[in-house]
Amino acid sequence: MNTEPSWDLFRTFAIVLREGSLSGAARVLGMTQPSVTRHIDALEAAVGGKLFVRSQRGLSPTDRGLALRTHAESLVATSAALLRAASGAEDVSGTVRVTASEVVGAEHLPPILADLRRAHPALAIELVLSNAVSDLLQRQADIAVRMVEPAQQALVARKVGAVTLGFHAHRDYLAARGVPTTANDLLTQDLIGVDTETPAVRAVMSRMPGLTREAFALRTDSDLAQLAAIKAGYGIGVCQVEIARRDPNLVRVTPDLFSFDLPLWVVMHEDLRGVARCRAVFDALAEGLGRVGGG
Amino acid sequence: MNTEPSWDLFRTFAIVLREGSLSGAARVLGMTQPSVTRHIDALEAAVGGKLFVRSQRGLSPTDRGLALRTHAESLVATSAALLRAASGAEDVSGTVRVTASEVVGAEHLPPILADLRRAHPALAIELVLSNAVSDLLQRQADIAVRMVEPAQQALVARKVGAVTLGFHAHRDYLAARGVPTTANDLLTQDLIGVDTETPAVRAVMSRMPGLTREAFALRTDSDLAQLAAIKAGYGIGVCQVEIARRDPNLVRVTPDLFSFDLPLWVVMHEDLRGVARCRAVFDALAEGLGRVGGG
DNA sequence: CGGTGTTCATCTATTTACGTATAGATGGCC
DNA sequence: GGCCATCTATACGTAAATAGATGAACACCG
Repeated sequence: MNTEPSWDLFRTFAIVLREGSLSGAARVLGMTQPSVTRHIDALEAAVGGKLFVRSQRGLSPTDRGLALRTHAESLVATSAALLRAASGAEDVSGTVRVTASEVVGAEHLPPILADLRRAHPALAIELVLSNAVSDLLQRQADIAVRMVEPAQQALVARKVGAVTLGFHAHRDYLAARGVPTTANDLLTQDLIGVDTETPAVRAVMSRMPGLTREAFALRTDSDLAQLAAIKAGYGIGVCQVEIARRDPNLVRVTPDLFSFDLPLWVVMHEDLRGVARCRAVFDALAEGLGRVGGG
Repeated sequence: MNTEPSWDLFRTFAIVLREGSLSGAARVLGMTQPSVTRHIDALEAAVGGKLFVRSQRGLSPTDRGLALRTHAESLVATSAALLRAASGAEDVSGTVRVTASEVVGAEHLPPILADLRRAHPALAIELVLSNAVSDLLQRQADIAVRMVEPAQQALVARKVGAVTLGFHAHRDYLAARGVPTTANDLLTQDLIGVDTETPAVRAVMSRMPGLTREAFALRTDSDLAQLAAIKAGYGIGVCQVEIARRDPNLVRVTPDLFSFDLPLWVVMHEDLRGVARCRAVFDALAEGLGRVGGG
């Protein structure tokens, strides 16, 4: 009861929770199913209560087991980050996890990362695209590209410019439907917008009177899908002017009515400043995104 | 190289880093020194580089070893939090870690926690007093009492009132030196203030013209030491009016010149809402601090 | 200058944990 | 309804990690 259980039990627990079965976890972990069973039994004995209900087609967590999920996932992320940080600190090789929004990751980062890869062939990049501002302190990533100023200490942050959001449409769509010039014009068009209203989205939408969720002819939370819909001539939607400028078929509409600037920040752990490969990725992102945002 | 090392190696590494010797770590971990040696050797082999330089009076970390410190500490904190969360979720027993500022922890919390302990004899409290806003997401504590509104999601937060800061002094001091009434009066008095200027402190000090670091006759970053100095009649310093009111010898001076309100927040992990003992501590803190702050 | 208490490194016996093999049980499918 | 796939539970031999004991190097101190 008093002696702390092996930390390997935590890892096994985390994987069992994710896989939903002892056998599946064993495959992932490179162990055998009896060993996984022993680990779970030992952990349950250590905490003094059942963590799973066993059935013949897998395990499902009890409430108590479910309560430990985020802890276990945090351990997985942190240990992975530790191993990343530990490998080859002096030369630019190994793996760096970068997180960014979907649009930035799909539109801005690829050429930057391609150059980086060419300069450092031993460098591997893991790119996590998510609009959720995943917390660097939870070690889910080494470097983040964000659209908001980071609040936490212990982070190295550099503002590398800004991107501008504006309404855009395909020239073919505009040729068929006419070019809107007023706010009322916009409301008669096929608008592409968001599905769920986050506080940030609501702040932007409040600038355009009459613009409600019902006004959208296509609602999706995927920014990439919105961009694709704009390029396909579905209607008028919001995207970065820097991206639209690259496609000669895209035209910005009502630039005077709607224009929204978002800052671009590159953020990294303070601890990783001494790790050459992280420093290299950080600098490359700052330099490359600085060109994009004209900062 | 390819297979992930045992997580126990991380734990051993963290303790060796903290203790500074293989033998010391072995004592803490309840293992033998050869086992600790083997763990460190295995971890160094896994990451492909030395983490410590050995000497006959202990181990000192290399740069690479130091770079992993925060990761290792995070793992220690998280695994401890996992074990805490795992033990006895249904009844109010076990351990809850609470973090608060020094003054709040020393002046406001003790009676609240004493009542709590009386109500739940099987409940143990770990109290971490620190002015550093330790991040709940890093699992260094289960519940935090803060003076700023928490920004993160995934947290249960309740504003339970506010405390007011004001200048105070001992009546004996004022009898000898006179009672200041103007800002200029204050500058001729023996003032008790901070040593290092944080942004928050600077914001407060900018409200009082002429009040610079040099004006302080006693400079300390310990709020408790400041309070003790005020009570000892050293001079005039800032403390919470709610605390000063309890001591009949303390008198508030120039209340019209300087008065600063700080909100009181009780913050907890979302995950811990289902854990009875955390819920009990949260509610007790919210109720008890609500009486203090009159919120 | 020599005793004492550290430290880490090395060797060996033992305990512990693991993998292999197998049985029992359930759900899907022809 | 019988067959196959998948899952968990159990028993047993083996491999690996651990504890214990010992030696050598260094610092502290009288």
